[in-house]
Amino acid sequence: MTMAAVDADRQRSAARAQLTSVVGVAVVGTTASGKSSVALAAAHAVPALELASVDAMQVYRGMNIGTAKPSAAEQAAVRHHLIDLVAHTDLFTLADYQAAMRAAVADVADRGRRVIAVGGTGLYLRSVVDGLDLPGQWPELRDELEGNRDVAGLFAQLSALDPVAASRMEPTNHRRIVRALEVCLGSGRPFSSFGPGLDLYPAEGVTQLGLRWPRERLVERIAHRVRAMVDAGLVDEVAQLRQRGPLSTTAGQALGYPEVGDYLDGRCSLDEAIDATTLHTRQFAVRQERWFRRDPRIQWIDVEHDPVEECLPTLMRLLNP
RNA sequence: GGUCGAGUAGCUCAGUCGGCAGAGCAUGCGCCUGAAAAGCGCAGGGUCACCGGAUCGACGCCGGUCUCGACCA
Repeated sequence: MTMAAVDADRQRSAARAQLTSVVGVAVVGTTASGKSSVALAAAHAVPALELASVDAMQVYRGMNIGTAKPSAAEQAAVRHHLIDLVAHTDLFTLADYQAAMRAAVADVADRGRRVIAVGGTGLYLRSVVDGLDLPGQWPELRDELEGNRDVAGLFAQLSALDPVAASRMEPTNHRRIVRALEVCLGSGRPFSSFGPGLDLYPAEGVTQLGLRWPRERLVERIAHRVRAMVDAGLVDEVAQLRQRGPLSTTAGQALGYPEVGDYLDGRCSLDEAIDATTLHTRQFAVRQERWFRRDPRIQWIDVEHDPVEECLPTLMRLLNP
């Protein structure tokens, strides 16, 4: 091992030690699982405890109802991090989140406090919890590769440059192949050299608590939540956002926003927009379940009625061992 | 009441000359390190409305019944 590598290793373990001492617990689960209310209840009950959102969409200012962002009152009562970081017209990506979360953790540590991380964006959480070493970006290369629709040809090229990376993805996944090639060609290093992949789960790290519902109950909760969002003014929120500028590529993927946009543009009825949002949210929740259940480190609680009642005692115990 | 059309997977629909029942979506499962609320793959699922007939063989042809739709009265 080179001296630089030893230094990097030492830095990594120091960062990890700070992370695990500051982030008491990460609360995970699907959308509409009730994880936020459980974390908020814990923050009220434990002194010097703050919350850190692990959510790809709550980072956008003005996107409040559709992202189920904590209310102003909740944010006034308990300090929340990683919310309202950028405008809805801005791009925001994994690396931005990782940097912002690290800064938040350092800030919380400086003030001698702790946070609970709460959220459902699995990759964002892992980028922090497992200290993923994210390769850089080479936008001009990516644009060029993206223009090439010959997916089989791109996959062949990746297989030649980085067989390990190629073996980790489907030969038809254009976006992942383009990204891997962008990194190989841009950095001059194999994409796979940046990490062992997502299939390894280091045992040491942040304690993770997961909320899990029976599928039928989750489906009901999602349908109910989407209707509640519309009742709370989601249509107005989308209309006002669009007046202040188009949603960025990343912000525009927030569930409910394109669907309501279609309604505002007269392409569908409000009921159709609601149905589409409900369906897409349900499919997203299932993808979240599939992501989180791979992680053997998560301690699961099967919720049946009241998330706070059923999960708070366990969360308190994990916070104060 | 009459004429015509339709009835095939949870839904919308293909199905050539009579020869092993198909697609998209949905559902289930899996994959994915800078779009992740994104992207990709695999799988399960059928009394071809029902009853009878001709045929080696029927989703398909013949006869009848039921349901839905349109038109006529």
